[in-house]
Amino acid sequence: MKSTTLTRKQEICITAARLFKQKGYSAVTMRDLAAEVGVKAASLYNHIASKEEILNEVIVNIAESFTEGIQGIRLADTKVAEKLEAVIAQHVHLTADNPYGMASLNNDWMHLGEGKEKYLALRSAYEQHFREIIKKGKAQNVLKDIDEEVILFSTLGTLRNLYLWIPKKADLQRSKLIDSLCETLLNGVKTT
Amino acid sequence: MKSTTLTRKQEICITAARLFKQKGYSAVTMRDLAAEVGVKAASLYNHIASKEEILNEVIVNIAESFTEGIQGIRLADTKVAEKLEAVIAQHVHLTADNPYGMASLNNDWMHLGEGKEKYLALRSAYEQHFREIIKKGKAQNVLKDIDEEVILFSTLGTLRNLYLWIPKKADLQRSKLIDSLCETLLNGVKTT
DNA sequence: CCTACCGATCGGTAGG
DNA sequence: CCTACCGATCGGTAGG
Repeated sequence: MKSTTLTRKQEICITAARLFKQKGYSAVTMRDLAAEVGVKAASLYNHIASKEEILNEVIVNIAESFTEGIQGIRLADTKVAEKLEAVIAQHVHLTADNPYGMASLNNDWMHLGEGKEKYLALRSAYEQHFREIIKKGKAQNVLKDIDEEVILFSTLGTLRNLYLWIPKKADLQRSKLIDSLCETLLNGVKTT
Repeated sequence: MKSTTLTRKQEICITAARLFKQKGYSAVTMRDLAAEVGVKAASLYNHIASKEEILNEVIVNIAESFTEGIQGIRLADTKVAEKLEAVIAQHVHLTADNPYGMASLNNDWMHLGEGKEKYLALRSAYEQHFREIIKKGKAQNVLKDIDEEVILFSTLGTLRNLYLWIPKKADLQRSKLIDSLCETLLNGVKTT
């Protein structure tokens, strides 16, 4: 395993993720993908077993990163406010590192085959960790008494859409974006 | 035009929108759709010209509602804070009325043919109206001095994801949801 | 990595 | 509304 050279399989998966973001998994053909990689369609099958395997590679690794990350944040010996900021920062970093994969994660997971259950379990676990952080925040009076599901899905809604506009704001620095998002999501946009 | 009876074309488009949300436009075949409607695939073509026309019907009407709505909100003789609340309320109402169509609007617009330019124009106009409201809010010191694009896309991110969880919270009353979202998006989730 | 090819299925049409 | 059908293209395999 070299660190600076991509294997052919990795190259295929990265190229595929970019195409999946543009047109969605179902509309991307193996011939589209092959042309983009620079080989014939049949040659792809020397590196991957099926189209579905590519989707699995693209989605499951990211999903694992998210779930492992938030678990660490939840269990860490930090204040709730810091945990919330860490969750936001994690989303920015993972999304900026792989905006194409995030598109598949959000929109194409239903086309997973065997891997679908694993993905759904990871997503449930992620949401549950997030919910526990929110519950703790409400119990400590750090968070307002707003419906926990509204807080969860409102915040997640913003974070899950980052993949759509992070690529458009290439000039935006991560740390500045994280600060702005923390302020917006945690303290709101209105003056007090 | 009867108001209580759906035309066959409307029935086809509504059924299609539901399937598009489940699997995405590209993965839904005309035979899937026909089976759900209860006819043979060839019979669909007595009511619609093509698969693409169905997508156009599903997406463009909603996009027009959003853009016309926010234009009215922007031009109304109301305070900025009320305008922001009205934008949130509009999203809740339009999404609750048609959660399936919202999925296509968000995820399948790239498969529009002729209608794509119109859709993109409507979306740009929508975002521009929203931006102007935000600018006004910042000028009047109603909104904090946060990057305007962050406010825009953070708020829109949450609102554009409503279609995913409104159907799961059938018990949630619209007015209560609107109140919670206004509080969360405008004033934040943290106690002060 | 390629050429050649396969069965299945796609969106859509002809004709009644 | 149906049966019958079409050319194109799909994901994938055989064999070198």
